[in-house]
Amino acid sequence: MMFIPTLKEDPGEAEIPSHALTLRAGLIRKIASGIYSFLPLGLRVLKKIERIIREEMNNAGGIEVILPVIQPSELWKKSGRWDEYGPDMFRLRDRNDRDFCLGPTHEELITYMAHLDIKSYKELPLNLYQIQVKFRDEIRPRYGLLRAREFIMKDAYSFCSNVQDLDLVYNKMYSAYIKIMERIGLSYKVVNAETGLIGGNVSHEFIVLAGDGEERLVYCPECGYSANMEMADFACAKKNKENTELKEIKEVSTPGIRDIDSLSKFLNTGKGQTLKTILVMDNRKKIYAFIMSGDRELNITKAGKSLGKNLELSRDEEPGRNLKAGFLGPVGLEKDIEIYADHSVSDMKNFVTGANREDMHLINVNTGRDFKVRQWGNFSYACDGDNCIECGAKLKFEKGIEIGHIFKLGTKYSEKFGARFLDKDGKLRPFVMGCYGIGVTRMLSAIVEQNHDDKGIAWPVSVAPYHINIITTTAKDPNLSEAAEDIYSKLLKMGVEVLYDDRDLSAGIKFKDSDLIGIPVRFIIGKKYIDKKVIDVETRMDRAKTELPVDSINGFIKEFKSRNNI
RNA sequence: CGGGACGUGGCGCAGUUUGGCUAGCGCACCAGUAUGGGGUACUGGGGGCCGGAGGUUCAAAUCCUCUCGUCCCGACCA
Repeated sequence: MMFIPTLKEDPGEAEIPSHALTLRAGLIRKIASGIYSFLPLGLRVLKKIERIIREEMNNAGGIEVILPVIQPSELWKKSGRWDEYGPDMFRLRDRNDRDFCLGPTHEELITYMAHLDIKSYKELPLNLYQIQVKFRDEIRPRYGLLRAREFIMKDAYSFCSNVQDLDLVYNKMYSAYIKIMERIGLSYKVVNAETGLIGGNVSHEFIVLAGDGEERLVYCPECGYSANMEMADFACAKKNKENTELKEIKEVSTPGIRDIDSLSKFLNTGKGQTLKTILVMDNRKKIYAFIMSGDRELNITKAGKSLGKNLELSRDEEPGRNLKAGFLGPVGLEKDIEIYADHSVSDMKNFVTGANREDMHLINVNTGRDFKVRQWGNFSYACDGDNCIECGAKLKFEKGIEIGHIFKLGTKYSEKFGARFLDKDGKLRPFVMGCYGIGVTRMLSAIVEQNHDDKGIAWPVSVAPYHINIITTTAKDPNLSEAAEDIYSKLLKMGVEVLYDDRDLSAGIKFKDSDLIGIPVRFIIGKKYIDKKVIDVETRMDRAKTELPVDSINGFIKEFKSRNNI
């Protein structure tokens, strides 16, 4: 008797394949927005994923622990993140009115632990990890397990006495992550995700490629450069207009034309011939203007980095200022607003901008002649046609799911927590830390996202809930049932995981369910068994069908096991 | 948080605009018969106070108010 409740139809709430399929195949059930139960099949997959991760972490020198889910507010106040984290954190209070949270991550706790128990450089380096549930009250939980509020993560934290050792541990983790991806059988990319504001810190994201993923990444097919959209460096596609003659600037009436789309249509020109002006402000409400080619988008992260400030869009009309939303431009802009120009503007000539007057734009505007740029930089996202910063080849774009993120933390947390050790020279130093995360439950969704067809899931053997699915074409024939039982126990003895569908249902239903839940190999015991002691073997991934005499089962299983390292 | 939509047996939906009989359909479920290699056919069943609260009305799934939940979208307009 098994508990695998499958659904015939896609649940209405499911937007992407992995969401629909994890529900339909009876892996998970939603309990509240972003909160899921794992049913037996889902749990088995989860355990498989965890096992692979655990093995690779152990191989890479990790040591497993479990840290509490419920964490006292004091630790978070110490790091300053009690306030920083904001509404993303689930908070609770005990009967004595002490504040706690459900841990969204564990840097605070682990640093505190290190502070308690690591005293000497002789105990370093140390790399502790756990596979533990985490809680984040996401603004918008989405896509089932992909963006959930309760989810399982593997998180590791390393403690070293110096940055050289951190580099070593970091590299070990990097290769462990690659092994994990390879063993599971995912197609992925590692992207550079260095965060400039913190400075010097290295970080890599492991992205599982998927069209429905939320992460956008850029890569170079020639030299292998890759980065996420936010961080990607690139060489702007040239517009090739070096010898164009500068025309006379003119004001034109553009009633109600407030966006680039309608502007380029109205003036019958390409978007690349228009100039986009975006106002942002820093945390002191000082306003800056960023200009870029109209077919580009502001990368506010980069813009902020170049100014060394946290920027946000200046969204509302600022009171007492002459800022005409939809008709902004660098010419005649209020004097105190500095103009930062994206490289995409550098070879633009005679372009269109807002006139800073309602319903008016300027044409034949030219940089230098008509306005001054305070600073040039790369402030937009890479676009189709842009080139690799390293080798000049055309960049390519992909979408994906962020599955892993590794990070050189340095001493940020250890300093705040006074987590120090006594070094060789007898001096107290803060631990040099790194942290390394993998979204375990998210990984499950990502695997489904990459391994499905119109009939259902097709699990890679490495994480399949079972290896082999035995189906009898009827449950009414005792000969078949007996044979199935025999084969079932034989397979178990041989060390493969078998799911025997003995339900008294028509064969068609069992086939459909089997396709849906995606077990890699199917043994069909039916007429052919009665006639000539032969079973049909189907493989889910490539849908190949072969006949297998029962005498040859041993050999088949041996081959299957060795091929899949079971 | 802002905008939009939805909430009717386990699941997917109709009915709501224009209030009016015992609230429907498909799937699933239970019993039976025939089936038994791709969601088979037929027969007979069980299950819903229409998310919740309040209101309007002779009468509310349907209209109004509030509330809870769920899903989608959210600089490119600056």
